[in-house]
Amino acid sequence: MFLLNDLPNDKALSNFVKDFPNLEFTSVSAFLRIVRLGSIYLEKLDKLLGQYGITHGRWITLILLKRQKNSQKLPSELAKQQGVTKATISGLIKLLNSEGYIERSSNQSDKRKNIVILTKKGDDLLNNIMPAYYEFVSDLLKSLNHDEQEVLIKLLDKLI
Amino acid sequence: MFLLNDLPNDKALSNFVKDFPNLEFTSVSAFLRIVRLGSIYLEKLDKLLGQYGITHGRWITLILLKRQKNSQKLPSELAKQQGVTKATISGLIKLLNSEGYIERSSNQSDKRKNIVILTKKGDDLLNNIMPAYYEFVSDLLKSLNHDEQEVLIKLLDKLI
DNA sequence: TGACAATGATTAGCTGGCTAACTATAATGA
DNA sequence: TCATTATAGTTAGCCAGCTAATCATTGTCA
Repeated sequence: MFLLNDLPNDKALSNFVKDFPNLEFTSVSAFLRIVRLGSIYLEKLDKLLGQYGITHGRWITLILLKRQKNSQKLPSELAKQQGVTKATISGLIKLLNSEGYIERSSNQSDKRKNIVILTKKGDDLLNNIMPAYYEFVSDLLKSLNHDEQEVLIKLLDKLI
Repeated sequence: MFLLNDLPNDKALSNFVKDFPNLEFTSVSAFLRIVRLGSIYLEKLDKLLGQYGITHGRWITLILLKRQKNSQKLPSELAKQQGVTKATISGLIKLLNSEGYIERSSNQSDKRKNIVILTKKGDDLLNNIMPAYYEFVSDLLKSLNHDEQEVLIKLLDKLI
């Protein structure tokens, strides 16, 4: 979370420029806005998902499972795709399992592996959440028209 | 942190569209990119600051103090500007104080208040960090030229 | 083949946020 | 005036990430 409410204004930055002549004003502005907006959105998302008793970490795990044809995956695959450590996935899976949103089963051919399966209950939860999520997102982005959104996506893709 | 490495591609999203017809493709794409890029940047920033033995929370506190003419502020002002709770600022200040980067003093006229002052050591730390930070930021943003950065800032400002 | 490396998963313990509950002081208004 | 409300700050305890260490199993190559 990086919610810095008072982004530096021109005056504040120009005070810094005095001391740090290598400051590129627009880069810093863009950087701060990206980090701040990302944090604002993430906080709002967690608030929305909280209404369904879930966090964004657990929600993404469920989505990754649903994306899969047979709705199953290895924990280590989930970790890689989700961008978290295996330790974190281990905890997420334990919770999701105890809540009945996923099930686990072992792999015969390789006993180290551990298959995670989305349950009916997990799928139902996603079916409840997703419409609200899509509404939430289109509401957040509604101050940009379609063309502006396309431009934004292109610019962000250059950075990612 | 929201680092979802595998953003949904067209195929994945179109599978979801089947089930959730109110999905606005471009809004979701833009939303995910903002949150993801913000998280990536935040993680990199923390790695950079870690080289100076500091976190982004403590760093922002120091910057907010330096921005002030007399380099001093109330904890509650810091909390508001930084976008964290008073409880969090309380912890940050305790740490920064124990490390010698700030000092505290009490306010005569209102004994509830508690003045935080940037020390020479804190200012020196910032003077060390900022050039590296500016280089770091301009490097992150270098795949966009100046005009593109301006466009990006305008779009993000519409959303913030 | 058998030692060592690689892989998959878990656990323990850390950290930086948070909320809720609290203390102390100041401001307000019947 | 004095009871109530508001403000400033702290503490305790929660949570979701993390790293490092560990265990079990599988793969590799001299």
